[in-house]
Amino acid sequence: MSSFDDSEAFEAASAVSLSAQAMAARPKPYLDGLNPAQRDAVQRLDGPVLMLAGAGTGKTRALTARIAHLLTTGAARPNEILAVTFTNKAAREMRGRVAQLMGQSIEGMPWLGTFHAICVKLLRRHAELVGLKSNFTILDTDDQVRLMKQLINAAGIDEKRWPARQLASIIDGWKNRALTPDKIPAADAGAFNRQGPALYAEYQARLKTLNAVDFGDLLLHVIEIFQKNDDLLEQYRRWFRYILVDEYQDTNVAQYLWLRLLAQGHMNICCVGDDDQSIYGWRGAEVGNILRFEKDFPGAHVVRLEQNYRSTGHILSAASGVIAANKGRLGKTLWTEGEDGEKVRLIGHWDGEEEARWVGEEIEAMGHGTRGMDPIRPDGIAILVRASHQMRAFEDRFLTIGLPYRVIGGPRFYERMEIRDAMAYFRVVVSPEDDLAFERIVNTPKRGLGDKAQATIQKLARTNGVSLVEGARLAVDSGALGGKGAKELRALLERVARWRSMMAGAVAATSDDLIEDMGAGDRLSHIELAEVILDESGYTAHWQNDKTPEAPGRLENLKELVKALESFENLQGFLEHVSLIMDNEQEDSEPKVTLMTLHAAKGLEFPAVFLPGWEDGLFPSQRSMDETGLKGLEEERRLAYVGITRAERLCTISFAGNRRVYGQWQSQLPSRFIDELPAEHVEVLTPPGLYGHQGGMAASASPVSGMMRGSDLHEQAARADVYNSPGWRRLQANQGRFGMRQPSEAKGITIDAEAVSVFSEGDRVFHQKFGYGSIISVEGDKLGVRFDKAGEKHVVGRFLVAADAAGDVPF
DNA sequence: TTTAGCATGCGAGAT
DNA sequence: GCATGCTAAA
Repeated sequence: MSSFDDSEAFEAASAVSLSAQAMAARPKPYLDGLNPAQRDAVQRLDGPVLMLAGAGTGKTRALTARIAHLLTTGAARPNEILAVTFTNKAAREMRGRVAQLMGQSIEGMPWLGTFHAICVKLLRRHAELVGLKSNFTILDTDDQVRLMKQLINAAGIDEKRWPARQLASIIDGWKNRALTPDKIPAADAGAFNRQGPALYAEYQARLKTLNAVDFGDLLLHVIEIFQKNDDLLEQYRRWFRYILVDEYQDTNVAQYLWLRLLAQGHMNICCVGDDDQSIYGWRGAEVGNILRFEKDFPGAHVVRLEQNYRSTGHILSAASGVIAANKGRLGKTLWTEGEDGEKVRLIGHWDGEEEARWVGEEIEAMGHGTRGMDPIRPDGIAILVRASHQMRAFEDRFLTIGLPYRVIGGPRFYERMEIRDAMAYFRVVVSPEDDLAFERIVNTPKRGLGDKAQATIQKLARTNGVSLVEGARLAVDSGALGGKGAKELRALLERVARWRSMMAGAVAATSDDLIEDMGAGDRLSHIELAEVILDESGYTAHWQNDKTPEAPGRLENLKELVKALESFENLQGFLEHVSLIMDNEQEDSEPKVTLMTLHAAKGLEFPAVFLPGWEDGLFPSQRSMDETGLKGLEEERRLAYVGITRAERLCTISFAGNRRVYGQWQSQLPSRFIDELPAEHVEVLTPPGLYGHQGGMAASASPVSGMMRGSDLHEQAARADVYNSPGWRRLQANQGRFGMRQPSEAKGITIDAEAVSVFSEGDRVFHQKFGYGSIISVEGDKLGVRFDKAGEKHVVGRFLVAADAAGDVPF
């Protein structure tokens, strides 16, 4: 059934056909300047190779040189190399750099792309083997959730208690683990009110009738095709002579299985990654995949890239010191030929605002060149936070002082409401059967077609077995809908039909005869058509009439969207592209400070990096530790490692003694990771004005002194009966607000965090939100509390404060 | 059908 | 502190 031969991908690249000897003799400029480890990783072509590439060790360089080597020596033609990345950005960069190395643009390399893009290509080709048509649509998260909402309601489940989002994430989790509905383990049977597995099965059935797939399916369907069609799999195995995988530490089970299926046989698979930078466990990534590589691929050759070209010695040593606390690493020692540079700087602040103010001042000072260093411009500086809400304090401050900044991450272009709405219009025009898109636009802008009218349409469509658009037509024609709604709906349907007829190309593809009937002059370019759709639908007007402050920006985005159409031939092509792609980075002239999350920073580098908010509970994140315990803590630690290693010359870590958390003031204690920073690579800064009035004791005033005298303090804290006194945490908390300068407290909390159960059954407690209550159960850090007013709740211990029997409260 | 007003919940986010 | 999502009123 395979369509190997008519495939563009398989034909494209036989361009050059020199003999192998001739190829081997060609010069290899891509080897120039590579260190021995890199050369090894580049030249060892056959058999499994694990390239363990530490931060800043020239991983991409080695990877692209390896591709160049495969091509230059004639080991493989461009279309015989399977090179997978996680992001489109990474794929683009790799493509560009290979082209650069080869001194020509790479014709072919059709199999360089993201897991998902490659799977789409494979699945379009073999869709019928899993009961799909090759023009299946790809649902994004939003569509997914909407579909699940319907299923949940249909099953009579209270959607309030069991939100569709949660089901979506459960099902995603299963798909990440390559679990089809029939393979859900007993341990997961209780998920989602015991209905998870059944709903999953229904969801899959529904997708099939919709001729749709979600992201997870892209992988799973291809795996299924491979597993059930030996000969086909065999053909692909032979075709993909060499496999390269970037960021292997981020692969999930499904991706691992997919790779293993393809690599079996020749085993020419080269995986590149860094176990110390595995920070996507919550997204299904399995560090285990990289840790197990040598077992999975016997005879694997492991190359360690350890020479770092990015950071100074102090920065590398500090990062190494932190990551060394993790267990079960493959182990690497980063080193540099460069200088030691500045030590990592550590500073504590009174609160988050103070921290932001100080960072702002530092950035301004860096612009002029401080500490005998060259000036660093704003675009050489990044602030990396654990959680995006931390950004607000910095944004506020930067706006106040007029410091230009940009935020990376946040709602992406194609996820914005207006863009999604506009694209739903396009989708309805392009594919009349796209019910999800129709649902989205039928009453946007408002047309007086609310829930009731939509239910009528749904019902008509379902009973007649037609799409929603058809159902709507029936509703209008049969008079099932009346009044204003019906009139508007009729007008909408007429417009959709007209837009469709104006669409160039698509008509020809479906039915040649119709072309005669239609004046070619009616057909517009897809760009003009898009404009017409947005105008005539009333969507543009909708935002023009909107008085909210976001409206102008949304109109801008719509213009941007139309502009983006220029690089595509038609709407279909554009929609296809968008369903797989997200980023829309627009570069501008002014140098700006970058504000982003630690996760978003992986792979990037900056001369100067600020790492604020190193406080226990925030970083490492309490939630992460509650959910996955040590595993979670280790992932947080890797995040710390990623953060520090982003810095080239200057790395500044900070924490605040007090922070507003969900609108409430909380005292914070320095992150345990601060204790793990090796003292000899750290310089402790004294915040201006904070300790001025406290004579003497400069050392104990320093926020970091705890880390140098850890054991003393440990004993001291233990003697102070930390573990048993229910009031101790409260005391710490209160003193923290006013006296975070005392190191014993800073250290105290670290110990305290291990002694999770400060409370025991029967204790009286106070919670900022729920008020007074008594502990009724203790389970690790999670406490069951019967609140006097708020009823029984499960809360995390740190949000509780001991109240003595009299009910006297500390605030 | 639309809207205003209160309850609820909160981490990172590619494809 | 803020965004989201539902109930109650217009």
